[in-house]
Amino acid sequence: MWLGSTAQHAVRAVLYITEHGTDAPVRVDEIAAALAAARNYLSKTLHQLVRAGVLRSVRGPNGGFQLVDAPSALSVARIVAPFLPSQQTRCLMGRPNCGGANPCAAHHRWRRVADGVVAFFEQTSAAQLLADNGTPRTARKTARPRQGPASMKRPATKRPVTKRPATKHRAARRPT
Amino acid sequence: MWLGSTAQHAVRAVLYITEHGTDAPVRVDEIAAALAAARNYLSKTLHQLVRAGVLRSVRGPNGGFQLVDAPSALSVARIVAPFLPSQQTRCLMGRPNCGGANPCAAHHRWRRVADGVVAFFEQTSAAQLLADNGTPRTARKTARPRQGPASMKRPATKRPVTKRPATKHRAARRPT
DNA sequence: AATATTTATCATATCGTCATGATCTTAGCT
DNA sequence: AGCTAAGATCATGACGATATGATAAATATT
Repeated sequence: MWLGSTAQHAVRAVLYITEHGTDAPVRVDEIAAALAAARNYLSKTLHQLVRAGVLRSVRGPNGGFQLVDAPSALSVARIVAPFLPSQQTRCLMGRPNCGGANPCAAHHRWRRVADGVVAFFEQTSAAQLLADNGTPRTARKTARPRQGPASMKRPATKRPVTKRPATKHRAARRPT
Repeated sequence: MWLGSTAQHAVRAVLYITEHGTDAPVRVDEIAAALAAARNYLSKTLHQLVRAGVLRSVRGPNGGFQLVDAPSALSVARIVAPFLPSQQTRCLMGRPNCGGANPCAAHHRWRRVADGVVAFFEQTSAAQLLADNGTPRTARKTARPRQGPASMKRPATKRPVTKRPATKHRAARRPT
């Protein structure tokens, strides 16, 4: 609804890494091919996630990108944060000092909806996004992502990732 | 939260017209001064609202902009619609065919929040936005905006419009 | 040390939004 | 008819997001 295309690429890339990078880093080329995205632009996007502490990058042969935290401890909010438009609409009326002490007419109702969206981003984890997306055999774990440094407990049970061959669906970009 | 500055200007301009234009059209210059916005840009913005059927424009001397419908019958959605970004985020995962029959993992939960925002815009009227915004003497009428042609019942009580002389404060532009 | 692989970064291009200033058009007024 | 107050429109540009291609830097392998 309100995510730019870069933020969507970021989400999809993280999800791809989550699925395919359980043991080794995932190369940008592979992700770019799977997402039908431009390699270098995606590289820059992923690097922003490295700076945000979401990913870790490994250079050189057998390098690539890895998750820093467990998927269940990674909120969507942390993934999209670097790509959100800087200026948020604080007040629908444009009143500069609309806030707790001096709310405008719609302030409270607006806050309730807006906070709902923020809460969704913060309470939805990468693991949940992936949960029953084609592989419903995993038990539905509704683990809430933690904000603090995650304890990085990745379950040793590495389920055989159904290596689907990067279906190459086109990015549905708007026509020129 | 996700309104561009043009959409915010539009909301504030409509609100200003609602307050000051009970009898006669309101000039762009007056609105631009009150909103600290650029005159010509606001003119274009308001003209988009004319094309959207929200405002009516009167050219020539004593011209200006007027509401077409009663404030209680004008939803915020209709005001901001022309300025919303064209591309909505249909699916958080970027799946091109995510939808009713084939939803992604987060589809339903995402839809619930996103629909909440849309509902807010559609169920909030200009009158509600203005309701107790400094003038709490009016009875709190929570009239839902109607989509159909409003019955245009405007109360005959025209309070004297405090004609402030277009204070001409500068547009607070960011430095080059 | 040389090489191959892979990320990091730089220069550049394109596009949409936001915005300004100049000019055209409309219509009330005398 | 002419003047004038107003909106309508056009040309232009700043700016950020998006995107591509070339090059630099790091590192595993040999």
